[in-house]
Amino acid sequence: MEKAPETGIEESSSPNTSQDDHKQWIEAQDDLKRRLVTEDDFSWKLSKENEEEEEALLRYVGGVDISFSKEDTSVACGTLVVLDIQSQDLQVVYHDYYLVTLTVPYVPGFLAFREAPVLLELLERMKKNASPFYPQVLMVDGNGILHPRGFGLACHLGVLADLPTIGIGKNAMRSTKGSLKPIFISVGHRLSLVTAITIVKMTCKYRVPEPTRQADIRSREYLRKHQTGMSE
DNA sequence: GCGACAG
DNA sequence: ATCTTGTCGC
Repeated sequence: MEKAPETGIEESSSPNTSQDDHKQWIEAQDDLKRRLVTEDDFSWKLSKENEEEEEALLRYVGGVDISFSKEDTSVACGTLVVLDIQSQDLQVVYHDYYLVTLTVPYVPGFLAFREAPVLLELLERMKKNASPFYPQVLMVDGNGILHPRGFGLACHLGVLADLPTIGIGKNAMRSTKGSLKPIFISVGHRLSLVTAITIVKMTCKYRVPEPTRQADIRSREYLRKHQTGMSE
């Protein structure tokens, strides 16, 4: 260990924990990034080219989000929803919740280390139960390659779950120059930007695409109903 | 020194 | 992410 700069505090036995964490996190991101695929890599189609191959159409699009308790900000509710985009009203055919107490803090640029474990658990749980609605592509509330090191939450989750993912950002640096509140779509894993944008457009009834919008709405509703106070 | 900084 | 009411409009 080297000297601790002018922090005004002497630590000899247990050095800069957060600094070291950041270093390990950066290594982990760079490591996972080697497995990142940013071009189309899936078997389904976005539209039927002929009348025969209808089974190959994209049908199940998932969305994930996490909401936090207003009273205890470490208590979070992760939510996974799946919509059937072949139904005429984007029906929600699956949803699941995971209430947890997070210990990892939110650090800009490292959102995945805080949220990915929760979202991965929801995906693994669904796969374990052999649900027929397991998503063919997943929209994530957070950025993909639109990230300081080109590896945001959507990429992180996509690589670990080996699933095509799309990053849906609602805020980005320099949001003062754009016109009307835009959303920021970026490649997560196993698909191209063109494909990502096409899928997002197919699921947009409002500003935010339905998969992540429904996940957001339902996770907040879950926290509201299951009051996360000490009175419950 | 000051401002920025996904959720 | 969350703290926060009403309000104008389709």
